[in-house]
Amino acid sequence: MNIGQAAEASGVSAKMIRHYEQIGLLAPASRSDAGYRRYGPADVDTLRFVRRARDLGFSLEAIGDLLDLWRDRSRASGEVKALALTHVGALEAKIAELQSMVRTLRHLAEACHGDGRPECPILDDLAGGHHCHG
Amino acid sequence: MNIGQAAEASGVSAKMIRHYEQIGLLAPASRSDAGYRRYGPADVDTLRFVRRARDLGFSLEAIGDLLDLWRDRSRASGEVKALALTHVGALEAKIAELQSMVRTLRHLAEACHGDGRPECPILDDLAGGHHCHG
DNA sequence: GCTTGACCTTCCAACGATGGGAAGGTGTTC
DNA sequence: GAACACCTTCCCATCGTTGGAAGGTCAAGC
Repeated sequence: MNIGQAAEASGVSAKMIRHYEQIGLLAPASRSDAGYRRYGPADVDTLRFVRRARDLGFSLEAIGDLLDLWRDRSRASGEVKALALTHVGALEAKIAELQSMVRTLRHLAEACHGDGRPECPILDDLAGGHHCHG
Repeated sequence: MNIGQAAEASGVSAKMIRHYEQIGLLAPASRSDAGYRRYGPADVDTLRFVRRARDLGFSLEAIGDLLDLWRDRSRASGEVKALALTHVGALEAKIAELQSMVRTLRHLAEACHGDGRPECPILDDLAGGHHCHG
């Protein structure tokens, strides 16, 4: 299996597969005589693992840790859970941050006529208004 | 006022002030004989505007548009409001994405013993489980 | 054989926003 | 005249991903 098929089968682009190998997230793939990377079903499984972890928002560094735990059959599930919950905490912090922005913006937008007139509480706030953070 | 004072007064780092000037977000500052950038109160106001818009998650490109609207006294507030609400939409899409990750991860973490045993539904899911997105 | 087209290789650069740091000039104070 | 804080420009790093260039390989068709 060449990198193109592996990319197709895993949902990870060929570009990214090479990149992951280059940064050490993945072990170097074996090569054909011509220098083409070759992949087997187990490699595709690993790539899918990475893909799914990325979909869940894990950093590549965290994915490295997850891969290590995955391959370590004597791992403690508590380690995995801790890693996951730490990530959940980071996600929730980010969510709270974005929600705060949304609240402020919605508040400002509600106060804005939104017509042809120039008066605009949104700009007034950005220009140094009372900074209402509802 | 040198760039350091302007940074201090506006909350935008000197690094970023130079960068904003370089990418054209800000007009080039006037210079002293020695080549130092010089800023006045109006410049600090602009910098504060940029800072506040960044805090609300606007991209630098959007901030450029906001600055144009701010300086255009004949603007229609509807344009500003539309820009803000478009941004709110993007923020909410991002929030929904992150919340989906959190839901999945919390679901998986709940199913995980989180003790010394190796069995781990989190890893099982990443490895190609049933992908429950409760 | 020879060409075409799809695939692979490596390397370099970009995005968006920010920070770090080097190497060198400036300005004020002791 | 030395110390120190500030300024300048420049390049590099982050993070994850994508794009492209320049070149090698392989299987097909003629």
